[in-house]
Amino acid sequence: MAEKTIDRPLTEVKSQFAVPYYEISYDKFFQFGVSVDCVVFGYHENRLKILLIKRGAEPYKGMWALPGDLVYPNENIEVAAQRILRDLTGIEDLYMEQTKVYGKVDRHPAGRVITTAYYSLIDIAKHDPHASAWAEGVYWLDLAEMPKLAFDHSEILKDALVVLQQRVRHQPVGFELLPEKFALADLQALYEALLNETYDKANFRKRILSMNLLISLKENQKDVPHRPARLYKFDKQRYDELISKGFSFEL
Amino acid sequence: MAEKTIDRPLTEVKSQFAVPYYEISYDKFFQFGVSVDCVVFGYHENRLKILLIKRGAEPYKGMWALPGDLVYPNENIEVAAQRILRDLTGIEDLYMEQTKVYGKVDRHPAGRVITTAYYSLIDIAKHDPHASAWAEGVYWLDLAEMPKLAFDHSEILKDALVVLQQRVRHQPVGFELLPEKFALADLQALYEALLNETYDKANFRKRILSMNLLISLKENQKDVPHRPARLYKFDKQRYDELISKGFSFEL
DNA sequence: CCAAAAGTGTTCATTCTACACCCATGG
DNA sequence: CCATGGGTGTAGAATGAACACTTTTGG
Repeated sequence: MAEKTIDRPLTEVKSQFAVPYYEISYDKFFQFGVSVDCVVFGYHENRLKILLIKRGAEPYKGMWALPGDLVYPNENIEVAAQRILRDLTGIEDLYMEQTKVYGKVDRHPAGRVITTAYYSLIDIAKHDPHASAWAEGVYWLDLAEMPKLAFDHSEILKDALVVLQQRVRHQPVGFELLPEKFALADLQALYEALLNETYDKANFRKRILSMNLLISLKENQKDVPHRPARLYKFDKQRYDELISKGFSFEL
Repeated sequence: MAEKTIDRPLTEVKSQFAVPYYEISYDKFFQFGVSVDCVVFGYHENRLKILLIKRGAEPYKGMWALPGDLVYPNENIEVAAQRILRDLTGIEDLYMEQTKVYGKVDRHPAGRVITTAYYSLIDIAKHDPHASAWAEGVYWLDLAEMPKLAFDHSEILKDALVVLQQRVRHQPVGFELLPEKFALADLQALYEALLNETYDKANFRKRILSMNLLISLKENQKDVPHRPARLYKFDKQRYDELISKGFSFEL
């Protein structure tokens, strides 16, 4: 397997729409494996983390890799993505979205494997990897200190980060990374970490609050050695409402 | 083929990272077909057009469909995408970008086929479908009068339009749809068609010109029954320069 | 009372929007 | 000289950036 990449197929077969479907054998086309790789972002103590596994098998044994697996022939891709993360973390129904497909001919030593990358955001505090539901060999690594990864996973991770940064500016997905109740300073720190920026405190809160997407709880931080901050939660319902009216979230 | 979608695989096989690779047979996983479907946008007389083919074979014989084809086992996906459009239009090196993967278990009657959608933008005026290089059965259809398409192509088209609208706001890809030389009013009409908006003429030109991404040619429109407009062309070199300095195109 | 971070108000500059007006060409 | 769209200027509103200031808590 894994022949060289070519610019034209070596075999000459008529294309899908020029020839009746069932007249010629398509067996030679049905040789692909399909996999899913998950880029799971977490956020803890003002740092972005990625969920990685230490490979216990060849190829790339001992190297860090994104969690991923082959898709079953009778399994939908999104279902596979959810399955992989459920098996790893015990969490059902994670927020997940596609980023890109990777299909280079020689990207996988075991054969021709097309992989779909998904990214996911989870609140580390709520989902402790030391809990019993978690699989062994799963770790949070700091994004800033990322080692080289197995397969083309370094590239996948890099692309996913770009997609995340893009999305987080235009959709309020960042809230997935925070606990349900959070202070505005937490939100600001998160955005600063995600986008490598710094914002003026006063202006940041004016901007966020003016969107009316946060519900001010009647509850404050506790046990902090300074004035405790008011806690907020994200108003999903109002967001959906605004979206349907053509509102567009920005930064 | 095309069994029902399930939430858990019926067969029990150990996952990729828990078991050494070559110890168990992965044959059953390597049964997928991979295809590419292309959403080609064109622009003519203030209307957005889509390149479609009329299917001459089962399934969905006689229906409109996106141009697409199966990927060869030794062919890279982007290469396949370029090949499909080259065979259809005779054009080499089209601007193309991935939008999404579609992999529902039952999306294709011939078996399990994962498809990657690409979108592409081409200048209709420059690439006449009546030219001899073009394949038969290929037509431009008005986006506003789109019929129901074969397979899940209606969904693919809808998603691609959203991606295009997203991209066109943040990257100057729209220029791919225009002739090399164009008037500012053409550009404005294009953006209005793409985004379903209207802009103030004066403000639109101020915004665009202030980016310094257009080169004013020493050439005007001809044969128009009114004052001829100045022609411009897109300054790709300057765009790359600005991008590398952290500039970000908006609207 | 001090340190530390929460939270608010004001000013000034910049950008955006609406709209009025002039210009060049063909008929 | 008129119709048609090309092209420009300006005033007022809205937004955004910078920064100083007040408040509340723990120690």
